[in-house]
Amino acid sequence: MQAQRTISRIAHETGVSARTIRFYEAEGALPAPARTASGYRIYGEADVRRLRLLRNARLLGLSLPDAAELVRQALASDCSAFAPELARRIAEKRAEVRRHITGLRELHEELVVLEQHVTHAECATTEGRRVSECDYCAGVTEGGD
Amino acid sequence: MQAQRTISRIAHETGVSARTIRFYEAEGALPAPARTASGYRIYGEADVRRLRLLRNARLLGLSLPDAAELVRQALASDCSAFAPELARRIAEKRAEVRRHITGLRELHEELVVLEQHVTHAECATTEGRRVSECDYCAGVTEGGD
DNA sequence: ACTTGACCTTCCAGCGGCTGGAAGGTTTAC
DNA sequence: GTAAACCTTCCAGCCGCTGGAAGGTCAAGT
Repeated sequence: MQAQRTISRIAHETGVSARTIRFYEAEGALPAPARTASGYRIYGEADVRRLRLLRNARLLGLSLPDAAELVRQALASDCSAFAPELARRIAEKRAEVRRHITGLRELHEELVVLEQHVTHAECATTEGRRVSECDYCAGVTEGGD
Repeated sequence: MQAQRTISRIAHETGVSARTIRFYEAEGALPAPARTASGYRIYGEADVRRLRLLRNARLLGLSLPDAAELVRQALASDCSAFAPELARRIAEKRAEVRRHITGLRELHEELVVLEQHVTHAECATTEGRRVSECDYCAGVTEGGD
């Protein structure tokens, strides 16, 4: 376990760009790390873990301040005390993700149909007509409410 | 067919806020509509159709300029001439949507497991330990690469 | 010892896509 | 005739980065 890592190394390890890590620090979402004599940021295992937590919270769709707060709580609370709040958030997020998936599935279906239409026969029947006048094209674009 | 509609009416019909419609117009993504003597914007059927197309292109994830360009092409080209480019975009978008869905499914799975963990028994085995020290919690947060 | 090139630092600016608020004119309903 | 609900413009700010400039540092090669 070699704890000493520069910003680009932790960036590579966590998949968060160095630039974004500095931004997170400036925003107070990450604590200021240790520095070398010459001012380079140096990170340890704990920082990696924290940054990964933060990144995942962001991927869950939390705003940066919310994500930072969650991480703070997560790292400060004991596991069981933290559970109810965390469970609530997870359940919420899960429902949201499910809705999102449903929406995307519908979109995907629409795209499949639209693609077939466009690449194959049906469009020929409307040859020479503008898309704005093609019932099919128009119909598809109106279904999105 | 009553073609005269104010901005809030077309907003309601298309699900795009009046504010956003004005923004689209200012950005050149929508043409300037007719005005009443007193300066109120008035919209017709064609504007509704165009705005719906634009909104859907945005929902597909295209940037506003790209979406506007697509709509412009769609309304200017005849259906068959437009097909190849459109088909390409649709296929691309479809692949992207599929990837997105897959990612969300994985996330959902992770959330289900995490939720069970947090709300039920296992966490008790780590009672009193910080989340940062709980192998399970930590493990889950590391899986997201 | 010197250079090269890849890193690191800070700072300020801008992006996309809205959204919010102020300050005022118009229309409609009672 | 007045109140509420519209409409107009304008400028400002939001979030989460991202880009670029200008300069310091470090490790390797010659």
